[in-house]
Amino acid sequence: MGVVGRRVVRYQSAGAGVEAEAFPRATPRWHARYLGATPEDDAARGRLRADPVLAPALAAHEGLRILRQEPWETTAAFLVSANNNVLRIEGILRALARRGDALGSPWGERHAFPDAATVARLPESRLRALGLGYRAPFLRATARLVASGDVDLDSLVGAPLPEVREALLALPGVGPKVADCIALFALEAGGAFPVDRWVLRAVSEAFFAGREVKPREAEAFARARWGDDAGLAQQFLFHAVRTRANAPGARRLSATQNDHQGQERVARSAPSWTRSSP
DNA sequence: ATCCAGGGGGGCT
DNA sequence: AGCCCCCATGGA
Repeated sequence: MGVVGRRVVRYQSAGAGVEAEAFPRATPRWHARYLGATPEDDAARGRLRADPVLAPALAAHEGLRILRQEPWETTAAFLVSANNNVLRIEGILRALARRGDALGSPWGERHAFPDAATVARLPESRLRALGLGYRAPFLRATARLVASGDVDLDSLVGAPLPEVREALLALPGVGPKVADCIALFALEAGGAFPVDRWVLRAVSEAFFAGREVKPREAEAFARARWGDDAGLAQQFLFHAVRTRANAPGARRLSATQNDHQGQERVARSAPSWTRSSP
């Protein structure tokens, strides 16, 4: 269960697919798009499957999808994620979400993620109280830039990656890695290749014989090898290396997502199985 | 106690 | 441009 925009959604594994519900109701196409399970998404997976180095990771993470998330929420979420751990990131985002509008649903009340203007209005002290630490002024300043329209995130959807990067890097607290995350997860920039410590390690080991490469090198390599599918490739590299790191018995997430209300990760989803229920 | 967490900013060269 | 150090906070 989670929230997408102003909709409360619920996804559950059902056989080989996913049962999708939303309130207010959404079309199968809407769900498939959010879940990153459109025919275009499947085509990208097909292309990556031809890469012998990536193939095992694809097989191991069959249901891994890139959710198409909302630009502002994604920006705030990944800004918070910088030099932070997942548990605390989720706690902060949940706390932030309580400032958003209440949304009723058959499954109980949830909250929309607060818009940029709402976040910009929160005093820095309040943000610190939520656990943001030194990121508090960054989030506030970024919220202000987005709320004022100086940076128009929605207009960046589908824009060329260099342009997207330049715009995002103007936001305080947003550097190259976070910018690529926003581009990939919210702005449909399939070629964005976020390089965090894990991906850097994975690329170094798998493609450079263990030599420590720099983020720029890793990214150039990824773009050359996978082109506009680099972002999806990144997800498989990331989850493969994280799964290994968490090794025995750690609970593993199969899909990528930041969700401020603990929405379940969707482990298996295919367009043909996605349906909205009454 | 020390290190680390899906980095980024600012100052220095 | 590249390199270095610091940055809140909390769990391991």
